[in-house]
Amino acid sequence: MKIDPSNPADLSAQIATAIRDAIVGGRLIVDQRLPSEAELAEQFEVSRPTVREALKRLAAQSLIRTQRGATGGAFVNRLSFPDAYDQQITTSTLLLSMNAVSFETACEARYALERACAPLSAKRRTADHLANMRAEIHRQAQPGLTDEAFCASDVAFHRALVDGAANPVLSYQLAGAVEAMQPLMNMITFTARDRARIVALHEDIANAAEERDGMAVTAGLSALEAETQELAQSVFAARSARNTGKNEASGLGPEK
Amino acid sequence: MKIDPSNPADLSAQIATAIRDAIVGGRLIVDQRLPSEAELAEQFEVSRPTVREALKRLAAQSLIRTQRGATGGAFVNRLSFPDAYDQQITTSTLLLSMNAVSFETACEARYALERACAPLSAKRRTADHLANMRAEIHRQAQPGLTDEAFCASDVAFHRALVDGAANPVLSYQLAGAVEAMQPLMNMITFTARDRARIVALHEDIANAAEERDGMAVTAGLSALEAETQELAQSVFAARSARNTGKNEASGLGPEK
DNA sequence: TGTGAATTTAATGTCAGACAATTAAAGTCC
DNA sequence: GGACTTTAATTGTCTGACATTAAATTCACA
Repeated sequence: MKIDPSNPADLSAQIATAIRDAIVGGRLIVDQRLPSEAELAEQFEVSRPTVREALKRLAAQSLIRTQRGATGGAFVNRLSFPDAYDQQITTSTLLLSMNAVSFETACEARYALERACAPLSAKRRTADHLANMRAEIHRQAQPGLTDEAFCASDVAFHRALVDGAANPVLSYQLAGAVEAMQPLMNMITFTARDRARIVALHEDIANAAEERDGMAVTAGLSALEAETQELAQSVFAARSARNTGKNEASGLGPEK
Repeated sequence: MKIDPSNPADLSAQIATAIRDAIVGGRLIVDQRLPSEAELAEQFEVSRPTVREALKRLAAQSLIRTQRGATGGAFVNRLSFPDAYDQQITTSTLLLSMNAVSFETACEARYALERACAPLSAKRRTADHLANMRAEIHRQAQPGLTDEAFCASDVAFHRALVDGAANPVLSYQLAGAVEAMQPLMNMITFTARDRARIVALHEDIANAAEERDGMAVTAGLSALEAETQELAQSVFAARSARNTGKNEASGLGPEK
């Protein structure tokens, strides 16, 4: 693990890669302690700040954790599901916002993935999952809700549906897809009538889940996707019409 | 963006978070240049090495890139799809290997997600996608292939199927799920008969895609999942039987 | 005047050495 | 034997310096 070509460019990146490969390749296992910074500096024949920069890169990816003190050091970190959630959400959110991904594309992907969970969720959902879905539906029907709160409840509803599949890997994958959509969803303003239709569709889905009817859940999600796409289209059309002549429609981007 | 509580712990992490929030929140936009390290050090009232550690954290997540020279500096990076792929694959691979996720769970998640693309892929796949699938099938049927090469071709086949959906967000999500499975798949040894069955199922899927029959693609994927699960089960059963009395079955972990 | 080479300049990359802060273990005293 | 003190090891941070890079500028020369 002491490969370091004479290429004197980005030493810290090379060191980080070497250690990362050792972790991914299983030569460093969970909770194992890495050599101290001084020892690593000696091994790689670089200075301690350079080693530290490499370790910070790994820490940023939750690959290691550090502990101070006598028996401290850098330890290979067990990548937990919550850590992985966070990374996935950050990555997905930035990916969508920086690459001019259209609402349509993101929405299609989100619902396609969610339909993947529908049969499993219908089969395995517990009473708890169903209760969570019902609770979110109830919240969404309250009149005073802000658009942000409505969207957040929407995410929570779908989260409950996905978690019903009882497959942590699926939940992890979907968390990114659903949450990354939220900034896009927050651009939409919901009229009372829009909300009523969405709540009705949510009720259809919850009922289907209660009946353990996977096909019906899938159908409900498809209907919800169509409704969402239509709603978004009308909102964006109205917005771009309003902006015509004022300033070029920027496509996306919040306009606080 | 100069929030820095007096909490004197992990200054570089705090600074990284502050800058990351500025990027995610849109206060720093793509290709915008950050202040120089010296200026950041002054703003945050820390030393330059501390600032550098923070910047390396961000660089590890592909949030910034740095350039040397007179007009150099740190620039907000456009997170590209390939960059996002890589991060997702690394994260997913580690998540699976470090959390004792069973083959069964991972496999189920993978095929569930893949089925999500099936209808779209059947509808939108081009002749190119189909040709890629056929080419991989042809490769898989060759006798001299190693297990690793067979698995790699399997990934390529499914990649072509997923890309057929023509939704980059879906492709991005699936890349992680499919590629992260590869280390688990590589633990399986395929007999000639196993391969023949898999190739036959791949042909069914390709034929269904050719006919643009989404339902048939979905059914083919389900059949493939069942086949894979069964195969894995028998391999693991045989392996654990062989190991009984020798050493405790470790569940996962490569044994090169 | 125009062009190409040399110089300057501003920035990151790296290094060396030092001190502060923290924490566990070893040692000491009652 | 238990509570307190000391010690040692390690990470966190700072200072100052030099090396390297690449763009901008200057300047000589045709």
